[in-house]
Amino acid sequence: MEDLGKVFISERVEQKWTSKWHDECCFDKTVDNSKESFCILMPPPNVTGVLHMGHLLNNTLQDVFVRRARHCNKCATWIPGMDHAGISLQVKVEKELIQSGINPKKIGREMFLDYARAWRDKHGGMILSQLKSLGVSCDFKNQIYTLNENYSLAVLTAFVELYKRGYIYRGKRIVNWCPKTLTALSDEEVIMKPQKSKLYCVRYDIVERPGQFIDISTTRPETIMGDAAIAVNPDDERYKGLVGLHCKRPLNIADIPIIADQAVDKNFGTGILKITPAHGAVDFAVAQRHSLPIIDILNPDGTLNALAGDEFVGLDRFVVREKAVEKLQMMGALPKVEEYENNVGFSERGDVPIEPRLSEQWFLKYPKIHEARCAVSKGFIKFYPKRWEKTYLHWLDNIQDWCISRQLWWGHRIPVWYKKNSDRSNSDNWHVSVDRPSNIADWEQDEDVLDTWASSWMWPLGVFGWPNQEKMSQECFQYFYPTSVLVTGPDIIFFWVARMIIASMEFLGPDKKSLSDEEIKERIPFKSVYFTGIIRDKFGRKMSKSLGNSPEPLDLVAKYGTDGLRFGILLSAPSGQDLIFNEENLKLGRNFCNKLWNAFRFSRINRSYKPYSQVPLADIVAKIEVADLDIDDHAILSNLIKFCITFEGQMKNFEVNAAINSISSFFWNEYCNWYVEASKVRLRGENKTVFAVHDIIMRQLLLLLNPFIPFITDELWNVGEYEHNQRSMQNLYCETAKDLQLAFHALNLDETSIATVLQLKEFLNLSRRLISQCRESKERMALYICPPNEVAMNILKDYTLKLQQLVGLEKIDFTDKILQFPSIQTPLGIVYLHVTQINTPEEKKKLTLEINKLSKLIKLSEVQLSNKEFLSRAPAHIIEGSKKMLRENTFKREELCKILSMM
RNA sequence: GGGGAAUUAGCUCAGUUGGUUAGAGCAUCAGCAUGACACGCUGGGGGUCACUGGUUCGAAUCCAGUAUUUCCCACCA
Repeated sequence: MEDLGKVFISERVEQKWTSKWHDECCFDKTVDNSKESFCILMPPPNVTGVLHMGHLLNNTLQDVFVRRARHCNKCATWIPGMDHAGISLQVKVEKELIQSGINPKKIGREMFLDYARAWRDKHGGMILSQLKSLGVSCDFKNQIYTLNENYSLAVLTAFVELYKRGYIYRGKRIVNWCPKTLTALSDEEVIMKPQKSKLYCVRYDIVERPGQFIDISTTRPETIMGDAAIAVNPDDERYKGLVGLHCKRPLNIADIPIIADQAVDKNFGTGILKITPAHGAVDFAVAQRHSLPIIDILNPDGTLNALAGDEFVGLDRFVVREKAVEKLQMMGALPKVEEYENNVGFSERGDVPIEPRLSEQWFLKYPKIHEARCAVSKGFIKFYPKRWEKTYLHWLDNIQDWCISRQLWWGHRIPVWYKKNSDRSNSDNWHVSVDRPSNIADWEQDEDVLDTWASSWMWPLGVFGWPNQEKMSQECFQYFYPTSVLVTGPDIIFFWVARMIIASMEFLGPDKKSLSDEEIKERIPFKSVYFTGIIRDKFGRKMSKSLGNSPEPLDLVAKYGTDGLRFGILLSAPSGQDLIFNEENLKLGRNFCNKLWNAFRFSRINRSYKPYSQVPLADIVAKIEVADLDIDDHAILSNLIKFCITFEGQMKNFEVNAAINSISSFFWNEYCNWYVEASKVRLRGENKTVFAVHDIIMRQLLLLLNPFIPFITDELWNVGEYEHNQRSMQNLYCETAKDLQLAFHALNLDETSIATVLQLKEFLNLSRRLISQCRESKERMALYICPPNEVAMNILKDYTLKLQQLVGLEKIDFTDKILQFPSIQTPLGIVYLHVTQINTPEEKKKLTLEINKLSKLIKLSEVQLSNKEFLSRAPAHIIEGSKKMLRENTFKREELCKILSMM
C-alpha cells in the first residue's frame, strides 16, 4: 500500500477522478432492462448564470441522489442542460452593444441574434463546466439546450397544439409592462416591493354644479390625463346624487362622467376612484363595463405621449408626477398630501416599477388544471417537504391566464404568420404552425418570442425528444419517464414545477378533454419533487450579488476541498428549511474527510499480509474466526446493521441531512472513538478477525459515503484495493442492511452485546471522570471496582486488558469492601480511585449531593406509584419501568449512604 | 386581507403515534503528545422546551388563545 499522508489533500485526487469517471463513461445514459430505472433532469441553469451557492446545494443533492441510486443497483442517469434565459441574455447583450457604441435596436433582429449567439458561445455555459469540477455525475455528453432544434420543436409544437385546442388566444389587455426591457411580463415575473410614497388628494370640480367639487385620493397623479371617468360605489349614500353628472379633469382639462361601479371600495380614501382605463387592470375592467374611452397616455418606455397634453409630452412618468403635483398645487386642486406606504410591482429583470399597460399579447388559458391538481393532491407526485403542496394547490385554484409573448428577439419566435397587409385581428389571416407558410413572401411572422418559461415548461418532454416518436425511443423515453425526482427551489414552484406538470398532463398521450386517475399517473413528469431550502447568510438575508454576501464556490473548494464543501453544505441543510450558511460547517466537512482518511490509514497500518484483490463482502467475512469475535466485534457489526437500516430509511425519504448525521455518528462515535480504540490491544497480535471486522466496516462506509464525498471514497477504495485494477467504485452495488444480515449469518451475532457495550461505555466515562477530578499526578493510577453481582464482574474481567488501555491505568482490581477513596457509582459497580491523600470534606459533599439527587428521584417515583389513576391507566411497561427505577435508585442511595457513613 | 412555517443550551438544529432523569454538533471551560487523525482524544459546565389556559394518570409533543420572527399569495385609490 502506498504511503498516505497524515492529512487528506483534496486537490491531489479530484482532477484524477473527474477525468477517470468521464473517461470510463461511468455516467453515460444506458438502458438496462434488468434494472429499475432512475432519472433526474437537471433544472437547466441560465446560460448567463455563474455558479452560486444555490447551484452548489441543488446540484450536490441531485448528485447524491443519482450516485446513491447507482449503488442501489438502479440504472441511473442524470441529464444536464442549459436554459437560453430570454430577457436575461438579451439585456446583457444589449448592454455590451451599447458600451461598444452600437444601438441594439437599430441593427435589426438577425444581426442582434448573431451578437447574442456569439455572446452565448463566449460566455455562456460556465456553470456546467464549473459543476463538472465539483464532481457532479451527470451525463455531459447528453446536454440539452432549450434553443436546440429538437427542443425548439417541442416548444413550438406545444404552442401550435394549444392554439388548435383553443387554449391560446391573442388579446388586447392590461399586462405588466417593463418600461426598461420594453416587454410584457407574466404576473410571476413581477415582484411586489413596499415603497414609501405619497397619497395625493386631488380636487375635481363638478361641471353641473359650479362651486362644488369632489376629492379623490391617488398615488399616481401623472395618470390624471388618462382619466376617462370618476367612479363611486353604487351603494354609497354620500355620492348617490352625483352619479350621471360630470366633473372636470384638472389636467389636460376635459369633462368626464361620474359613474357607479361595484369595484369601488367605499372605505378607501374618500371612496371615489378615478378611472384610467389604459393604466390599471381594475380601471380597464370598469371602462369595459361602462364603455368608456381608453386614453393611453404612455409610450412603451414610460414617457408620456401627445394624448397627455403638450406640457407633458416626451417626459418620463416620474418627472411628470412631480410636474403634475406642482401644477395641481398652483391650481389649488391639491388639498392634501399624505405620506403613504404601498406595494409597487417591480420588473424582476429590469428592476424598475412595472407599468400596467394596455397591449396586444398572446395569452394562455391553462389546460388540465384539475388534472395537475389531482396529480399532487392524490399523491401521484410527492412533494418533500409536503407542505409545499398547499402552496401549489392554492396557486392552481387561483390561476390566471398567462401572458406568454415577449417583445424580445432572443428566444423561440412565436410560430404565427400574418398575411401581409391584412387585418391582424382577424384570425382568418393567421397561419399558426410549426412550419412556415409555403408562399412565405406573402406572409410576415409575429415579431415576438415566447416567455422563457413557456419553453422550460416542456423540459421533461423536450429532453426526451417529444414530439418526435423516433427521437423519443432513441432517448429512452419509455424507460426513464416519469423521471424519479426533481430537485429545485420552492421559489420556482409556479414558474416551473406547476407548469411542467400541466404541460405533461396536456401533451403526453392523445389529446383528451379530461383524464382519469390512471391517465394522470401515466403522464406525471416526475414521481417526487424535493424542494431545497434557500441559502441565507448568517443574518438571515438571501444570498445575492447586489448584497455581496455570497461566497464564491470555487474559493470554498480551494479552502475545504470539493468533498469537504459538499459534506459541509449538506450538513448545514436541514430538510425543508432555509439554511443559514456558516463556513464553520465546511470546516466540519473537511475535518470529516480527514477523519475518514486517517481511520482508513489506521485500518491498514502495520498489516503484514498482502492487500486484497477484488474483495466481495463474503470473502472478507470468511476471514473471520467466529471464536475470535469478542463483545466489541458483536456490538459493532450489530450496530452496523442497525445503522444501515436507519440510513436506508432516511435516504428513501430524502432526509439527506439526517442520513449524513447518522453516518457521521456511526463512523465517528461507534467506530473511531470506540471500536478502533478498543481493538488496539488485539491488533498488537495481528488478529485476522479484527482486521476483517475493520475491513467490513470501512468497506461499507466507503460505499455509503461515496454519494456524498465521491473523490476521497473512490481514492480510498482504490488504495485499499477493494477493487483490483484501479476501477472506480461508481457503479458498484452497496450492500443493504438485509444483505449484511445474510452475510453475517454464520457469525451468530449477539445483539445483547450492544447493551453490554453501552454499560461499559458508561463505566468508562464515569471512571475517567473520577480520574480527571482526582488526578494527583501524571502517573498512571489504580482503580478498585466493587461489582454488584457476578454478571458485572464477568463483563469487567473479560474487559480488563482493554480497560487498562482505554483509561490508561496502571492496575485494575476488584474488591467487595468499602474503601476510603474517592468513588463513583457506575452501572457495573462502584469504582474507587487509589489516591495518596483523600479530601474527605470534598468527598462527603459530593456524596451528599448525589444522595439528595437520588432522593428527589425516589420521591418522584413514589408519588407516581402511589397514584391509583396512574396504576390503573398507564400501560404495564411504563409502570414496570417506574418500579425498576425506584428499585435501582433506592439501591444506589443505600450504597452511597454506606460509603458516606464510613467516611 | 388570505395562507404556510418557525419559536427547545450562547449558536445551528434533532426530538418518530403523548411515557422513565429532553439530545447532537459547534462554541465554551479543564485536561491530554495515548502506536490513524490537534482538521485529533478525554472529561466538565450549560435548557422553566416563547407565553397563557385546556385535555390527560402523565405534555417539548395534542387542543385553544397570545406574542415575536419569517416566507408565499392578493393589492399602484
